[in-house]
Amino acid sequence: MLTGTFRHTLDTKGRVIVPARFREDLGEVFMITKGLDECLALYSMKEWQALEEKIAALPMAASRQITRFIFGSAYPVELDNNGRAVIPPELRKFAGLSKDVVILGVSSRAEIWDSEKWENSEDAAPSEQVTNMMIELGL
Amino acid sequence: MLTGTFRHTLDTKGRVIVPARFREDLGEVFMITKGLDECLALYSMKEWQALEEKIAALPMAASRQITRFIFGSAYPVELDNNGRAVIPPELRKFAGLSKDVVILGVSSRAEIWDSEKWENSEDAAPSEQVTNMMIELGL
DNA sequence: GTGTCATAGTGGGTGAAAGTGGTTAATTTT
DNA sequence: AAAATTAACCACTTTCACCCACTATGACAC
Repeated sequence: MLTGTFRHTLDTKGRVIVPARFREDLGEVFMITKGLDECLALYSMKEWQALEEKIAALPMAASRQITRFIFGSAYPVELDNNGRAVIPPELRKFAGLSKDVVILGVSSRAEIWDSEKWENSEDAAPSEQVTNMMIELGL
Repeated sequence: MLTGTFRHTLDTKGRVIVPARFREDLGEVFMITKGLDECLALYSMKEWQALEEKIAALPMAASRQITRFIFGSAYPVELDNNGRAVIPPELRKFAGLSKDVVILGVSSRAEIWDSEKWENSEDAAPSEQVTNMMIELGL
């Protein structure tokens, strides 16, 4: 279960620290891919395989676009001795990562955001919709 | 498992680099043929055989056109010492390859696109349909 | 509180591998 | 046999994976 928000920096070589408490869940090798809303999504291999199976079960017509997007944006990543992952240039560009990034745990996956994008996104603060939903759920 | 997007160039001799991380999956010799949407498809010999079997299992009426399309434009390709493949002129023309190309992994196969065609294709960015599908899949 | 240790995080150097362009050798074509 | 095309080879540049050293942070002992 991945939770929490962490602030780190992308160094000049495009590397970023994966928070220590994420490493156990994600494993030594994991998948990094484009997420919705211009962020990057990190999946453990186990989660990724579950995803693959779901995609394989889709009707053929829809799957051509989806498979191109999903597999074409996914990269296996291995951590170095210091627990850092290299973010492929293609993904760095997609998510607009420059220096400061925010890494957050989102249950089954982790997400990496450009710091500025995250602050300006409506997800950083609870929206009215979220507030209402939480009240309904009795939280 | 082939994943990721890579940008390379076709040199004056029609050669293109096969990304290092694809070589293990594709093998020393692999098949290249026409793909859907004016791209080229690369299959490892193992995947190619699976494809042959699938096609062979189709009813004759349906398979005649497919057979011509796929087998009629399939070429075995061998990598040179530097990991490059020569794209047969016929296929280069079909996919409209000039100089800049995009190579992407799509699970069991790889695809080669003319850079410009790829950018303009709706597959490069997630369409609304794809977005919805991804939400459904829990992405 | 303060010193010490362990772990987390940061930056950079280096050698191997990937990528690029071109030249020579071989083969085919006319 | 000469020309043209294609395959094999070679030299160079760039990039990246790996390693090492250092700093920051927090836990614990005293």
